[in-house]
Amino acid sequence: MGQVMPELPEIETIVRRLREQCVGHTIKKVRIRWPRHIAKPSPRQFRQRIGGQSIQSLERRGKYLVFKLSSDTLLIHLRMSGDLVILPSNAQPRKYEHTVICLDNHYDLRFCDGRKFGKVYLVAQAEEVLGKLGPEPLEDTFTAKALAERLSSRKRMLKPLLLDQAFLAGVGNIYADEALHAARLHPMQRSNTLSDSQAEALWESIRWVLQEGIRHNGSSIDWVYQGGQHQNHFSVYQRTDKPCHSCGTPVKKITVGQRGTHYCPTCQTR
DNA sequence: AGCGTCACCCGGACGC
DNA sequence: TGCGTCCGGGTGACGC
Repeated sequence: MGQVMPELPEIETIVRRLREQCVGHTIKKVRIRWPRHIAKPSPRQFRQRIGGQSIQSLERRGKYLVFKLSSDTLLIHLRMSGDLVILPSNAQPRKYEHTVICLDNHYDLRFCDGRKFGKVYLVAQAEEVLGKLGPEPLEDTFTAKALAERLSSRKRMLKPLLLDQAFLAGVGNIYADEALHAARLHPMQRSNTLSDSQAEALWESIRWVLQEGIRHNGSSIDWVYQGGQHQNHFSVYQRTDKPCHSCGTPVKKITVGQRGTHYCPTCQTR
């Protein structure tokens, strides 16, 4: 059992799981057990404003869950260890249950977070929170050419750049390592040094690893994301010293931009 | 301005 | 058993 890391596929899986059960329902009240999760506005204002609003839609943007309410937008970022579940109102509290949103159908939307890193926002304009996010990697408008242009306009190492949410929204440590391996690119290669075919390979790989993650219902790295199988399909992530699936070379773990980075020294050369 | 580095938040896991 | 250290997402501070 390792650490949790809800990235795009994991958030997408949660959104799909929750959407049916909460869209169309009205929020009756909120219980806040750990006020520091409420990033905006103050917990008191949060409680007052959210009551009575109905949930009109639930979408994902980057790693945020976005609930469109009748007048505001509720945004939840799970960060490292957060989870969101729907349970009957009379169900026992879960471990680390910090914010509970009670709906009018006798079910609760419960936000649990072991490490208390998660953030909850209630804002009039979603852009206040989502404004700086980069493009959605799975959208049709995110073309290979669009990625190539963004890469060549920067001079950063690929790994930290892929993790930069203003460059690309939703990719985290797992899928960055997996995408770079699939594209056979070294994590420390500079973004402006990629050939056209390398940029296209990276585009293809980013989309492929994310889609595979969604197809496997996300990665169940620990108890939080029960049901996901994607952790069984990692090529390099958390496979330090294990043989690369393509060439057999032991996977190496290094630190790039303060982050643990897994790669194959034979397949991914500069 | 762009890039890299560091500290912070927090608790589970792990090493000694 | 009980410390100390690492990890990781995102943000913000700082320096080059």
